[in-house]
Amino acid sequence: MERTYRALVVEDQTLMRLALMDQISTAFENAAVLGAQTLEIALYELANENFDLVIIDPGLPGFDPTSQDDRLSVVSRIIEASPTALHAVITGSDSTAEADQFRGLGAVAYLGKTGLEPGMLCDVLDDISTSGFSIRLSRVTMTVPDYCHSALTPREQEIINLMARREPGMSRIQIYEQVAGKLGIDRDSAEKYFKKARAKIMKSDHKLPVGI
Amino acid sequence: MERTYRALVVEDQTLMRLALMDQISTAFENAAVLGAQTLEIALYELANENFDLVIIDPGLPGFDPTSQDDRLSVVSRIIEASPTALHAVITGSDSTAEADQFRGLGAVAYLGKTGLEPGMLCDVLDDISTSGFSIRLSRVTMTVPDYCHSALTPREQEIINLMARREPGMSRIQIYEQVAGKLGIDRDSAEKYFKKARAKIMKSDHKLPVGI
DNA sequence: CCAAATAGGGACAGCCCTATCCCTTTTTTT
DNA sequence: AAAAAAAGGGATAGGGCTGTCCCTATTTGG
Repeated sequence: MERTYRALVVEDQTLMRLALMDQISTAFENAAVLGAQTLEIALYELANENFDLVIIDPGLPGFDPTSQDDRLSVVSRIIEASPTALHAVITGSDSTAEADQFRGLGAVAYLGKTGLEPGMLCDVLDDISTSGFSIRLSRVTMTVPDYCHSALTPREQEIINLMARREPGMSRIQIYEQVAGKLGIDRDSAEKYFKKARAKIMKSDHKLPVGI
Repeated sequence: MERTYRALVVEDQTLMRLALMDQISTAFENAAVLGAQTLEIALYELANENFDLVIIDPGLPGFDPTSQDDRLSVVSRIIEASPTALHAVITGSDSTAEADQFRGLGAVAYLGKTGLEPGMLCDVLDDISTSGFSIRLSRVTMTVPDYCHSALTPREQEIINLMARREPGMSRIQIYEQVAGKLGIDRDSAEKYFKKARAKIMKSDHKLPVGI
């Protein structure tokens, strides 16, 4: 068993905080992740434990979201309270200027919430260990809507969404091959999951999502 | 099989959009949920399908987040494109004044992202059918940090977090009883899951979260 | 027309999560 | 000291998800 990887997510929006915590806990074999909604709770935890990674949204309750001083103060207080950790700033309203400011405080990543997708954590950590800093400004990448249906298993969801985003002009078999490669399963299995998912949707809904 | 409940989530932050979609798809027996990152994608979907529920974050890419006209315009265009749907506005920076403005446009809910927790959707829909409007302004409720560990199953996670938030002064047995009631399982099972979870954490981490 | 691709299934084993019931030992409380 | 509470575990049945292999029609493309 590897050493426990310790992380703290400081973010006031509960759904986002839980999503980030889930990202971290699934990215590591053995991770313990704490979530703090306020600076007070964060500082309390930082005083009692050493963390490997701290993710910070500077727009916390009790601070003026339009005041750059407030944002900088939140991050700098957290960094001072955990000098050995890696610090990633995540924000809804990002700018290169602000990225530089936080980098000056010692942060190793600056991430815009828009376009920050599941699985991005590994890429960010790669950036950090390679170049010492990771910056991901908000950008719009979506061309096809996300789809999600109660009747589908996670695997089926995944394959439906991969299929919907396929590049046009490929045969189904080629796509199955490609999707199977991404997921580490057989082409047959990918084909099977896709057909099963489509059948479920047709049965309950009689209307398929775009791209299927 | 009940009729398929159709919902659309218009939100540019991917993790938040997926979290909201997941909330909806698990709240209904049979739901098909689409996610749109931009107004263009949203309007395209609204033109091709009728939705029961549309959730809108007015701070979309391509609009000025500080311009109240832009925010109102996003919501009003979506409402006009789906006159039969219920419309809920969700925002990171909420105010009662803005809530009134969106209500004037026809929205039936105004939700602040801070403090918007998993499972809140049912309460919001209850508010709407009871009083015609649901407003949930941002507020800080957290007293104990969230906790999440790779080694725990979802059930174990849930029970660990419920236990950490217990009211002081109750015996363990009473708390097991209460938690079991919330989850609809036996007291013995709740006790078992809790002990299993704690043992896993101790084995991998040798450090228990606050409140356990 | 023939071959490939596609649609739409069935069967099966393995695994993990769930939920319940059971047991022993130690600690705390009365 | 006796009773209650708590820690720590074993065994088991059921169910769903996963992944693989296999099957038959039907459609499409060369």
